[in-house]
Amino acid sequence: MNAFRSAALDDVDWKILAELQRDARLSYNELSRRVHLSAPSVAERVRRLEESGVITGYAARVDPERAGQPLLAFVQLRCARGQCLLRTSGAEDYPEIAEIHKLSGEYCTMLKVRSASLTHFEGFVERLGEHGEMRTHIVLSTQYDDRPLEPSVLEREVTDAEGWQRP
Amino acid sequence: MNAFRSAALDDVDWKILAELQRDARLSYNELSRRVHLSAPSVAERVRRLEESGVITGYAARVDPERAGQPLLAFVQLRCARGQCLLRTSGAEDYPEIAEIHKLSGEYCTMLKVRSASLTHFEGFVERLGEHGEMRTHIVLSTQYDDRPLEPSVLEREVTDAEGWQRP
DNA sequence: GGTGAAATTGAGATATG
DNA sequence: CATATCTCAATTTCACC
Repeated sequence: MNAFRSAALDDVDWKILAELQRDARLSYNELSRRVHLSAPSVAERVRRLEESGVITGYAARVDPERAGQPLLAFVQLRCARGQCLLRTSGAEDYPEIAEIHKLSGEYCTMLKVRSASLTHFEGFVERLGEHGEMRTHIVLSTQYDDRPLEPSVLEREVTDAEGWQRP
Repeated sequence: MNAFRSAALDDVDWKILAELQRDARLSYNELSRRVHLSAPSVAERVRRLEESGVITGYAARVDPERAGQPLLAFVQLRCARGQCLLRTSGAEDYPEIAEIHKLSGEYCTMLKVRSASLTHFEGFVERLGEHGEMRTHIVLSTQYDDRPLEPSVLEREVTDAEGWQRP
């Protein structure tokens, strides 16, 4: 897997990622201006980021509230003795489920769920309840959702250090 | 707020949203083919979706693993007597935090956190630990992350019913 | 909401420094 | 990797049905 990542991301790559995470429709011209590189160079870097799987695609962001699904909740599932039930019945039966994660710990599954109202959510919980014990947390408000990925602290220290050596 | 949403989304709108959530860079030509409408009509609908805030933007999707942050965890914070501490110190100090939600219940905050390794995560938890009691859930694997938003079950029933009346 | 045409814009390639 | 230029293609946008 690491053979695929020819090299770690440098600061220009991260700048490109930051820009494209904010606006996926930037032209190579505009991008090149913002990262202070030529258009062909940026295009080449973006191509590499796509091919190496760092950039997995480009998606429109939809506001769940404006789209009629203002209710957000986290649901922890405690699956009966090892049989995680969302493995049997696919998530396709539950369009309300936005995310599914397997956890360490007693409650083995974490779901992020969106629905149109408390009434809908109640129905969802009832349907899902057949799968095992659960614990629900209803979200009151959201400060950040899907914040753009940034270089980790360690990476920034490294590139900063490189920056000091260069000039 | 509802005055802004001139009307609810119909099935063509949802089809457009589905396509653009899968590929934000579709041209109006290609989009018009997929939703069986003319290009100017699609462009007009997209413009309305953008103006009404249903579409909030277009973003590149970045694979956190390939970008060097394979570790994902949920952290529940129990803030000391009503003072939610992420209100005082901004989330900018914690670039690892991908999401912040206020919850009902004892643990008043749910964080989604990405970091480079367990070592980094340990450091993050120590830094955050000053803010209050917490409960961490480390993610072992992820089946779905940020699944595209779909019309709610109720909406689909309604539009299906409309579909029956039309022919 | 559909059609068609004109004008703008951007992508891709190539050659060179 | 930067610059320059060229060509080709594609999309946007407008006016009109």
